[in-house]
Amino acid sequence: MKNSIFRDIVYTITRQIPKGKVVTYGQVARLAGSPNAARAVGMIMKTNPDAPKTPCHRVVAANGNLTGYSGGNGVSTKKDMLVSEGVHFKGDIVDLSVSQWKQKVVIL
DNA sequence: AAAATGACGGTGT
DNA sequence: TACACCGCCATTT
Repeated sequence: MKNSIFRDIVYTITRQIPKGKVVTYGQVARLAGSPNAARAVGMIMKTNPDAPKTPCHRVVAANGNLTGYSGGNGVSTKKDMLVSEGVHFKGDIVDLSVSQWKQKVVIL
């Protein structure tokens, strides 16, 4: 495994997500410096070596739909975790209008 | 070094 | 509103 700056940034950002809030892959990608690297972010989450250290379950699709997650019962467990943290849901979709984490881009 | 993959996003139909 | 297609980026094989 190489130490890619991008990965480090993505993990760092993900780690900064407050409890009860969520961010979209695109948002993380944008914060990481590449607004169109949503896919890359997804893969990075999948390969995430800091599972318990990085709340990857707080990262959802742009429309609020839960995707991926390899653990427990998949998205079911992910949703359960988010609800447990106080994230608002609309059926199986996250209510981004209320629970999307707003964070400004921080340039190092 | 090149090609394939993927937990996305946006637009078109 | 639902489904399909293309484009994007970084990682992995």
